[in-house]
Amino acid sequence: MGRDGRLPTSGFKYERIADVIRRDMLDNLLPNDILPSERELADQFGVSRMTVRAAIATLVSQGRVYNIQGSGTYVGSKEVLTKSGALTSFTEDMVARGLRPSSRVICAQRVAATGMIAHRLAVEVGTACTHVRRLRLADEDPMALENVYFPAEVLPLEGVKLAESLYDQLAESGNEAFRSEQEISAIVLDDETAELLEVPEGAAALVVTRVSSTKRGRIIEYARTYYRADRYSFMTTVERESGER
Amino acid sequence: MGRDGRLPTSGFKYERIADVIRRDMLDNLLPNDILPSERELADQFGVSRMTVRAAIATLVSQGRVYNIQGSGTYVGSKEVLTKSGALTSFTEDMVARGLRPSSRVICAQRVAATGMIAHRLAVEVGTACTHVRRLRLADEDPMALENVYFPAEVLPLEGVKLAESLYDQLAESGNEAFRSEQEISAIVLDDETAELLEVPEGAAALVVTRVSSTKRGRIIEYARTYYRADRYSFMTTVERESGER
DNA sequence: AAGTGGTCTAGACCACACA
DNA sequence: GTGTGGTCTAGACCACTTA
Repeated sequence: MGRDGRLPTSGFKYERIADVIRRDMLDNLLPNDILPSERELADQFGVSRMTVRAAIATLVSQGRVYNIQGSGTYVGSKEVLTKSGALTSFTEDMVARGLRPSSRVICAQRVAATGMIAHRLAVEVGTACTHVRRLRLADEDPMALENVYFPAEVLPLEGVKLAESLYDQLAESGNEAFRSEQEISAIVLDDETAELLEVPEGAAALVVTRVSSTKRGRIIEYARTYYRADRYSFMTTVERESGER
Repeated sequence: MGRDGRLPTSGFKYERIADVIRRDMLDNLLPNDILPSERELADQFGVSRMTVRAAIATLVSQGRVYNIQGSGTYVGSKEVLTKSGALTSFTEDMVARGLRPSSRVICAQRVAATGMIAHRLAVEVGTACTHVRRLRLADEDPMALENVYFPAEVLPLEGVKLAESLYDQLAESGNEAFRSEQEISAIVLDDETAELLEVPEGAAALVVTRVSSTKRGRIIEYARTYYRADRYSFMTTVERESGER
């Protein structure tokens, strides 16, 4: 009867089943090949159909398979597996590209929130905030100029280790970033910023304005970052609204 | 007992329940307020708990509520509801902003796929493709210069209504766009493009390179579009990988 | 007509939060 | 300890695709 259906020894059943399907089936099939039906899989693994459906749901959300009602479950195309829009930090980004990230702190101070910053952080004007301005480098090359603001209540200036990941430090203080809203635009760099980024005057840059919040919806960060357009671009994956099929 | 739990008369139960929760509960609660427990809701609506969970799952995916295991389901923050990363067309975008979109066709021709285009469309070099170059306008102002390529097999040049939505025409031919991978970068516009977009020479633009595919993973479009940076920006929402909490 | 995924039920046990 | 969301079961019916 082919696959024996033995499962790894940790996690929930549906996770282990998703792992087995990924390792033992998807690797041996081509895109658009059909998978066994949910009822067959339930039999093979000795679980209920709802559990198989939970396993398949995780694979669908990863773009590894897709469903067609009344027809079956099929292997997704390989191209899709280019990491969709997961929240990543500059540090993670660079490591993933095989570069060594670092920071050069330009200034770090306690400030009172002005109109724009207070608005974005959803705090009262005048609220104490921490402001950090850093040049982000990859293998010693400047890649981005970052301006980060967060409420001092979330992380006071005195508590910040400036050279290390701010996200990690926010998480340690119980404010783990869960979701970011980003606005991406483009500008021509002013001379001062161009010099910091070591690009010619008049060069283009990506401007990313980001507001990050915890799972509970608490806003923990407002950042405006200028990325060298010659070295950096953003990948995003968008999908059709849940709609019909 | 307050809410009576009457349901609208169409769609699946869990959709109707999600609608009722959205209209009758979320509108009357503040962010981080707690919702009734799943078991209570199941009683109120006279359905099983799994059905309530399906309803809540849709609200979670829309960012309207969030769960904390062992604690409860809570109202999400309002800020999040700024439309996450749903696939939208230029036309939809402009309509959503209250602008009247239009197109000016610059050229439309049948071409043989060269290396780059063949690679992005995942077809053989030399495959017949349709190439459309259009200036996209909003209320008569140029907003973007669009270069779209797709296999002639998907939509031949003769079949294209150039002034109308290409997405709609692709959908009509059975190739509905389901997912797009986009790369967003920035450049300084060359003089010719700047003139078309009616911006000064040396102005910055967003460059969006997009590959769209159907649910089945068939690539139906490769597009490279230059957006005026002074009029256009991209909003994206990113979330932490599914992980623990 | 047969088979598929989509929805739904009425239970159950678990891990976790919180008082 | 009580209540919560998370998982899981063993069925059922429906809407849809496919032949």
